[in-house]
Order: sequence, then structure tokens, then C-alpha cells
Amino acid sequence: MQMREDIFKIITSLPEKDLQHQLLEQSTMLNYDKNDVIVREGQYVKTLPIVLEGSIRVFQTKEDREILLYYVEPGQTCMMSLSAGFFNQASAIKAVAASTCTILSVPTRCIAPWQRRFDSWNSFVLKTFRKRYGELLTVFESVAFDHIDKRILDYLRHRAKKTNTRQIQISHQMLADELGTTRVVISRILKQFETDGTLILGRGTIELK
Amino acid sequence: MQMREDIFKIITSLPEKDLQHQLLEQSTMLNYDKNDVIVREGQYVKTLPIVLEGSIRVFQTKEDREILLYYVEPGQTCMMSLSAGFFNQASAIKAVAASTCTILSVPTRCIAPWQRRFDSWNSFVLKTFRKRYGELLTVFESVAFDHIDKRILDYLRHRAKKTNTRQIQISHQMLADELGTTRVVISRILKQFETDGTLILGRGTIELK
DNA sequence: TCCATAGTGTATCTTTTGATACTGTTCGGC
DNA sequence: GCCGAACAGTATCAAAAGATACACTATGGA
Repeated sequence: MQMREDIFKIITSLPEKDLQHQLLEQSTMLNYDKNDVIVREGQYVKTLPIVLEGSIRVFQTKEDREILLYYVEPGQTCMMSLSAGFFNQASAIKAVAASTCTILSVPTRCIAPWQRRFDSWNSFVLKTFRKRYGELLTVFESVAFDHIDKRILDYLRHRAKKTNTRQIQISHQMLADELGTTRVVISRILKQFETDGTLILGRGTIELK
Repeated sequence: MQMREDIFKIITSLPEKDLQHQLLEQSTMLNYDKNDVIVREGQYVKTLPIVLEGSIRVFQTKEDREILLYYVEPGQTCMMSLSAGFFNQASAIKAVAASTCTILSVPTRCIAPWQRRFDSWNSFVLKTFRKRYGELLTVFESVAFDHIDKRILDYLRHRAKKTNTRQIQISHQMLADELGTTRVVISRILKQFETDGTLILGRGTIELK
């Protein structure tokens, strides 16, 4: 497999020579276009995707509604696939490419042996479990206890912080999909915020004040 | 430490002699009365509680509202404490004794070393992570997508199955606390179900048909 | 037996959210 | 410049859930 800079970064975070060797040996590299479905609900996962470039959106879905759980960013992996690697089980979530992205695809049969054998891999696995659990708890809290106006604002602020700009590029429809509601509701609340002076609306953009 | 039957059961599920020895050596046994608070939100956890007898209710809370996440039953442990054992962090949840209960209290400093050293402990840790993550996803799905009537019915059926009886001993207020709503809402929906013939209400009991 | 307390039934009102429908506007290709 | 698709504003209606208030009843002590 060709050695890219992003792979190099992952590799160096796993210092054991033997692990590095096996990782390069066993995995393949895959490319996805934006909106490609990577994992469907109910699907049995056979590989662990480690994101190299771009990011993956992970959703909980039910009929035609869906709610964003978290993003998988470069250097990270998906909780469900990890869980599926240890225990053969169907995915409870849906994963979609948030942008054009490249992933390192590790066969799930490798996960358990490596986890027992290599300290850095063990640590990677545990960190993933913890991170995803924490994120799920956070989303749960906001869905369970907060009204939509607060959830919208939290989402926008979080995103502004992540991309380090107050200009957020997102349509009302997209926002509705991420938060598990409908476009009309989002438009209504956003308009209220604009009247308040909390933000400024544009076509496809929202600017936080 | 005295050897009780319930400890014996845990011990035998962890076959490594050395691990058994350390477990008995390092842990202490604690008793809690019903409604004793075992972990508060924001508290830094120093021990991993393994339930021997009785059960623990784990909640997500916000101001005066709370929602049940899961129960910790005999032989099981809590996700947050485990996570706290690997990474020093504050608990995001609240744990309360659901009944009089006895727990085996393992210092968190033991968790990581044992996990790398003993196969059975490693497996115990991973199973706990997976189980709790799955449960959280299930609760999330019902809170995000289901109406309260369905959530009440799901709760009652799940509980009926668990205790293997159709007579459920719970007050409307308790039910409201578990599902994160108010007593009036529960009474209203339950009355509808009784009119439908789905169940029969008594003082402190609900009988599923 | 009396009484505080927990448990329950119910009515009324409000807020939040969802559903539907219709209008207009911007943008990119042709 | 035209046209379709994506994007946005808004009005109306209905359903779900929360808030509050009050009445009634069973239960278990003192």
C-alpha cells in the first residue's frame, strides 16, 4: 500500500513495529464520495474504517427521520464497527460520507488479537469507546431535556468553534436533518433568532453574532 | 474477605488464579440501602462497583428532571466508573441503589493493568462497554423518536418480562421519574390504556393484559 | 380513631412541535 | 433570458406534552 501523509500520521501513533507492519499488510484503502452510504442499519460489519481524510456522519435513524450522533474525523474510527469486531452483531446506526473521504479499512478479525497484543492499539480501542460513549451521552442529554431553539444554537456554536468561523455554510433542510426535525421548524426558529439579533441569515449561510 | 455465593459466581467467571487472588485482595465489600446515592454527577470516581446483590439505577439528570439509562444487575458494572478507571474524568451520570444492595468495590487503579494482563478481565471490560453503549442507543432511540404512550408500554413490557410477572409494582410518580416526564402525563396515558383494555390499574400496581 | 402522606383522577390552559400548503427568491446551466 | 431545482418565508391547523390546581382515596402509623 502506498504511504500517504495521513497514513503516516496514524502509523506513528501506533509505535509497535509489528503492529505497523500488520496494519499496512492487512488493510486496504477506500474512497467515498459525499453522501455515499458506508454502513446501513442492520448491516453486519466486516471491516473497521479508520478515517484518513474527510469525515463520516453517523446517524441514528427510524423510518424517515434521523438524528446526528457524531462525526468520525481523520484518525478516528466508528464505535459500531469496533463493537462489531469483538462481537458479531448488526449495526444499529447508519454512516454516510460527510464529504469526499478516504478510509483505511481494517478487517474486523484483526481487532481483538491486536487489542490483546499491542498496547497502543488497546489504548486506541478504549479511547474510541470512551469518546463515542461520551458524545452519545451529550446528544442524549440535549435531545431529552432541551428545546429545539437551544439545540439549534448549540449546534451552530459548536460548528462555528470547530471550523473557527462565525459564517456557517448549511441549509435549513440540512440542519433539520442533523437535529431530527423538519425544515419549517428550523426556519421558524432561525427567523426568531434573527429578529432577536442573535444571528444573520443568508442563502445557505448563517452568521453568528 | 468472606466468600459468599455471589462473589464465588463472579470469581468463577474470571478463571485466572492470579486475577482471582488480586480481586479478593484489593476490593472491599459495601452495602447500600434503597435510594442511597452511589455516584453523583460531576463526582470523580475512584472505584469500580461490581454488583453482587440487588441493583443500581443509572440516570441522566438535568436540573430537577431525570431519565433512566439502565440498571446495573448482579455480576455487572457501571460504564462511567469503568471509563473513569482508564481516564480520570468526572461522572456524567447519577447512580442510585434501586434496592438494598451489596457491591464489590474495586479500586480504579487496578482496572487498566488487569485489562492488559488477564484475558477474562479484558473480555469483561469490553462486554461492559458494548452492553452499555447498546442500551444507551436503545434509550436514545425511544426518547428521540417515540411518543410517551409507546415508551410507557415498552417500559412496562420490558419490566414484566424481566420480573416474569404481569403485575408491576410501581407508582405513577416513579414511572414518571424513570421516563423523564411528570406524574399527570403518566396518569393520563395509563387511564387511556385502561380504557382500551390494555392494562388494569391498582394502587401502586399495573397489570398488563 | 384520627391524621398525615402517598397515590390517583381529572379539568383547564399553554407551549412546543409537527404537518401541510402556498409563495417567493436565488442560482446555475442551457 | 429561461427554466428547473434548491432554498427560504410564512400562515394555518392539530397533536403532544407540560403546568397548575383541586378533589378524592387508601394506607400506615401515633
